[in-house]
Amino acid sequence: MPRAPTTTDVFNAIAEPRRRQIVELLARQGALAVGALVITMGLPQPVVSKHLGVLRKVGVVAVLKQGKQRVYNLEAEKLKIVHDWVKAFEELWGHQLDRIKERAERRAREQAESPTPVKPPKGQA
Amino acid sequence: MPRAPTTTDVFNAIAEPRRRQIVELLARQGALAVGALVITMGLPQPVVSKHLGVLRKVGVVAVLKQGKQRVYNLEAEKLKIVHDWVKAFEELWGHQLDRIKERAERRAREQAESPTPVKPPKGQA
DNA sequence: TTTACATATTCCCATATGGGAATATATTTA
DNA sequence: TAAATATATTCCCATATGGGAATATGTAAA
Repeated sequence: MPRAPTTTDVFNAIAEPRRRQIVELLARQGALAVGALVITMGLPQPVVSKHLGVLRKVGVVAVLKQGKQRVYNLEAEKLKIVHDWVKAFEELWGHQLDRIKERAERRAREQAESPTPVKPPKGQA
Repeated sequence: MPRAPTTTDVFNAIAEPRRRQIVELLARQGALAVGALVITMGLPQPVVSKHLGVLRKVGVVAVLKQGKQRVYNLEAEKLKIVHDWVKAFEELWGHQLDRIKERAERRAREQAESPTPVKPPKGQA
């Protein structure tokens, strides 16, 4: 199987700097028409539209027809997945001590529950 | 300009499901040798090594030579950027009411300050 | 040094991108 | 209906991917 289609996943959608910028703009300025984004970003309209398309497909933005304009607004909840995912590692860059402690606890817990599916590297654990 | 090299950016690094899985595994199980990851993930070794390569290049993981093994461990701080970025939108998926209110205020404010670079849709604002 | 093991690298391929240019598709307005 | 305006879509291209297969590299054991 070749590469996984990137346009299916929120993580991929926000992997593109321009798309992240769009998200930022919509978050800060509220709903915006394509034209506004085009001006602000200084990119050719088709390019902007295409990025919007990706974000739309993933659900990070939603469109609203308003006359001949298409007003896009952010669907922030869709970003929650990313937030939650990264947040899970928050502790790991927090206080060194807490971190070590938590890790130990967690490891112990899991060790107890299910014998890790991985053969631990023989020699030195 | 064609596509931007994906392997240069943390956002891109974690855009790949397998790579996210690696991060999860390292976070949960602590440092792991390539072999362990290979077994756990059920992927051919070269594939795993390549993903590790990407994560390494971006700094999300670090290697440690241990005999003939290469033990990888997570450099969680590198994920902080992502965390911070998404966290900025946290309020937007919080309380519905607050959100709407905030947005409205914000919009009003900006509308007043600078007449949006976009010609506002004449008819129904 | 030869052999075995662990991992990285290289080459190849099908596909997916991002952007440019041109064009199609609404939707108003004249 | 014929402009004009705002956006989306299509085609093309150079490049970047992810994975498969084979091979190189490094390191320990015989």
